Amino acid sequence: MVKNGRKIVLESGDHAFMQGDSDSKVYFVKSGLLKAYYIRSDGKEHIKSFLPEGSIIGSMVALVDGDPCTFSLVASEPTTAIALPYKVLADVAQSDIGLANALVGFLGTYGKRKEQREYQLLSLSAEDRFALLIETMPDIADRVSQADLASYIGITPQALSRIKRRLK
Amino acid sequence: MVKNGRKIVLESGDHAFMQGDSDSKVYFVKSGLLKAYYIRSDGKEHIKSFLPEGSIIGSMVALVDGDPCTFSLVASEPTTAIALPYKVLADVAQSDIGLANALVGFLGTYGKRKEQREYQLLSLSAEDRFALLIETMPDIADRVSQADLASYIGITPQALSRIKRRLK
DNA sequence: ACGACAAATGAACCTCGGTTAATTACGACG
DNA sequence: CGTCGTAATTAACCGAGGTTCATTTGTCGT
Repeated sequence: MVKNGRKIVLESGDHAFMQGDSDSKVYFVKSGLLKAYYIRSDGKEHIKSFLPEGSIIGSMVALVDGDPCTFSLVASEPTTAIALPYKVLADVAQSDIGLANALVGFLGTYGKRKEQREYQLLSLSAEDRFALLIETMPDIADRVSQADLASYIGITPQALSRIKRRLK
Repeated sequence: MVKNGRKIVLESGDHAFMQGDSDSKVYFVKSGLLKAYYIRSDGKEHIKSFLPEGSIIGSMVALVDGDPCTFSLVASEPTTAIALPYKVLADVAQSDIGLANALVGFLGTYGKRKEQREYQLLSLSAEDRFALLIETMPDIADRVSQADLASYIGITPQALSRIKRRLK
């Protein structure tokens, strides 16, 4: 199935798609690192997730309703990925029960991830969220800037600097 | 399909399932109001979502991995709902392509909701989140306690009281 | 090796929400 | 009608993180 997808090669800074695009796809990250982020109305940027090799990513609203994407996807390192239009997936799933169930697995995993993130944002301090990120993605601190780390955690780079100092 | 489910009648305070249960189900709320919440390790309670008539709810992790539920579901008003074991859903979906695609729709909607909540938690102040809640569920303030409202927003009842005063 | 620009740190000040505790409002019920 | 229990409000104090701006540390490109 994945072999029907198109191979994508991105340099650092290249976008897979932009917030507002409607031709969104599912991306299977083969190597490198993608960053999913959105721009708020006040112009500030927020990082939704880091997507290292092995990740699968796509915009929910695009899959469910065909709405334009709510976030952008950009390469943070030279990256290769397989891109598969949602429409193809959904159409084929209408007749392919194996794929339909694979989709269920994908969506379930996605929901699970977001459920965990919701918990983190509601219950954990910025310091705890930072510790958790380092624990689950030990190499991430060396692969992205402090500003990106802070943005993912939901604080400013200055606050992250303070936290690092607190942890000595 | 839903007609295969079992009808559930709950009084205020009755639980549909508890955090840690493994026999979780999907619930279709027919009337009344359910509250999804979890208990943190420090004993504090956090409200994940309010589920008025028409809502569908279930635990992601239970569906995907068969793991125990990560949250509890309790009636906040006398409530009737249809309960459908996940296992039944998942099993039938293996051979029923229509159901499999319905599941895709359900999970997609769920993911979309969580995506929006993530955005709210990352980008909005407590005051904005309160305003948004009132906007999307105008009657909720009259149906649940101030403490529950505050818990959903992610603040203390005192802070919510302050916010209400600020809004005059 | 040098300068240039971005990234990271640091400091000073402010705001929001948490904590604790006291006070008030509003039941249900004898 | 008064009382007990719960919910909601208010106040005083504190700490985490935001904002702004200055300073240091990198890291490149030539």
